[in-house]
Order: sequence, then C-alpha cells, then structure tokens
Amino acid sequence: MSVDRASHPGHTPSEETLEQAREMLRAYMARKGLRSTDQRRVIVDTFLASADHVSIEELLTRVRSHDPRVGYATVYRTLKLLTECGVANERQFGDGLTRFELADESSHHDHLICTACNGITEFEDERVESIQDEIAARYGFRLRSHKHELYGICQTCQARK
Amino acid sequence: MSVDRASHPGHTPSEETLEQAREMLRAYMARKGLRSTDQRRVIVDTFLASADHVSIEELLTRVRSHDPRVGYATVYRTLKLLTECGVANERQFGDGLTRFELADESSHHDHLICTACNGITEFEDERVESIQDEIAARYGFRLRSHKHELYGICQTCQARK
DNA sequence: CTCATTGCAAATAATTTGCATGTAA
DNA sequence: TTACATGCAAATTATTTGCAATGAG
Repeated sequence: MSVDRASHPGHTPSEETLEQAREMLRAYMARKGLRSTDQRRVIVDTFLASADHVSIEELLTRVRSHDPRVGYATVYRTLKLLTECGVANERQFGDGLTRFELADESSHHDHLICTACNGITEFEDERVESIQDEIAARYGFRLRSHKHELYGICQTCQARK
Repeated sequence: MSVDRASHPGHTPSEETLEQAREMLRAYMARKGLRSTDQRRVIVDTFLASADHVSIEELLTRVRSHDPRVGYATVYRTLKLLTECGVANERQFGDGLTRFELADESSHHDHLICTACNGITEFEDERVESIQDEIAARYGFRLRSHKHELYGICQTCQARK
C-alpha cells in the first residue's frame, strides 16, 4: 500500500491549516463542554502529524509510542470527535479499514485506487472542484466534504500481469 | 451539458443493459466452471430488478418473498460473484451498510448524500466523466469504476433546522 | 459420480458500549 | 465537587467461513 505524493510536493499541511484545525476543535469542545485531556492531546497531535489515509490501527500504534497506556476505544472516540467538529473526514477505500484525513486536505485532492495492489495515488483537478460546487448549488446542498475515487489497475500491476 | 437524472426517479436499466449484464455473468461462470442454481437465479433476478443502492438486507428480504429458504450467506456469496464478474459495484455511503449497484448504472451517475437525513440524490455530469478518463490516462490507470460522492446538508434539512 | 453450492452456525473483524475508576475544571 | 473521560472487556454489527448435506452437470 503506497501513497504517491510525488506529484504534489509541499503537500504537508501549512502551520495555518493546522492552527485552523485546532481552533475548530477548541471551539467545538468549548461549545459542548468537553474537556482537554492528555490522551486527546496526544491523539490529536499524532493525527495532525500523520500522512493522509491513516487507519485507527496505525494511529494507535503511533500514539502508543508516546503514551503506551492509551486505549483503542479512546482513539475511536477521539477520531469521532474530530470528525464531528469538521477537522477530519472518514473514508472507506474498500479494504475494510476506515481511514481518516484532515478535512482541509481532503478538499484539495482525490484518489486513484488500484484494486490489484490496494495502492493509493493522489490526484488533483480544479475543474472537478468547481463542477462540484455548481452541482451542490443546483440541488440546494450545503457542501461539507466530498469523495472522488477512481478504481482500476495501476500501471505497475498492468505490467506485472 | 449535464443531465439531471434525479428528476427521473423512475429510471430503470434498459433491456439491452440487463442482457449485457446477464451475458457477462454467464461468460464468467462458464470460464470458472460455476453452476447455475435456483438460488443464484433468484438472487440475480432480484438484484437486476432492484433500484440502485440495495443493501444485502433489503435484497435478502425481497429474495425470500420468492423463496423463503435462501440463506443470507448465499446472498453475500452471490453478490460477491456479481462484483467479481463486473456486473455489480460495491459502495459504502458511511452508514455502515454495504450497498450494490448495477455496474453500468454506476458509471452513469453519482451521488449527493445528506449527512443529516442520509438521503441519497443522484446526479450526472458528463464533464466529470471525461475528466476522469483524462486523469486515469495521465497516471496510466486502466479504469474500472469510480465513486464520486458529495456530502452535505440537503435543502430540506437546512430548512428544518 | 464429482465437485460446486447451500444453509446453518460458529468464527472473524471492526467498532461501540457499559461501567467502575480516574481526573479536568 | 461534579460531571466528563478513560481503559478494559463484553457486546454489537456486518461479513466470512467450516462443514455436512444437497444437487447440477
């Protein structure tokens, strides 16, 4: 399972993006009367420092390298929190695992998925972005996120056959 | 020009489309030495007669109204077969259920999903279709299927709030 | 006859939840 | 002090699988 980011160098979220994400979370927690704990801080920091498409499994491993006593239920609960407040988006690519992305990032790229090797390649196309806004407007939808995934066989797997 | 299919909810696949699907299945089964059984016939017929986005649950209910002794494992196995031979596509809209669509149909429309009421609206836009082909070509992908989903709040739910 | 297929129940796998204990505020 | 949060294990949910019996070719 490989992620091709070569086509979009400098793809790491900017400090500004991260600060915006933290602010959304802070506001949501304040509004709901939620508390800031060591676990939430570690999980959020780890998530924000991770590449896209992290699974709960991967995240838990990385979180435990900082604090081994974090339970997996807490990771699930915190990622659900991040999703609710709009910082993260859930994705299912068909391999049975739920993955998470920074919401801001997922609005800037989409995915090509190889059904042979499960490899994920990112792509970006502004034309599609604007068409999406147009379609949402046509139906009176307030757009929150989107998924655009192309499934097929990648060049490498075609050659290997 | 884009075609709004959501305003044609009574849409059904043409006889030709259905015949093509049956032929793909027949060819696949012949090639793999698979057998035609009562259960498979009922399940396939029911699937082809169903609206898009059927879940296993819904399908099983409809199948059992024809033949009450069909087991749910058989429905799973048959839908997997339909997916393998290219007749059906699996989809996950985030409500925890896997849904299935006729592959031909899913290449002609995409989805707007309301995260408040879980309502699914279909849309179609030819521009996106051709951009997808272009992107796949750019990465050397042999395209098999795609998912394009816009998540947000529908007009009705916005008003209700 | 042979071997694919089926139904059932048990097994998996991912995620959620109940609850006693811990801890921000 | 007062809820919210956590860890753990048990519960849930969707899907898969083992296996003996059945049935297609």
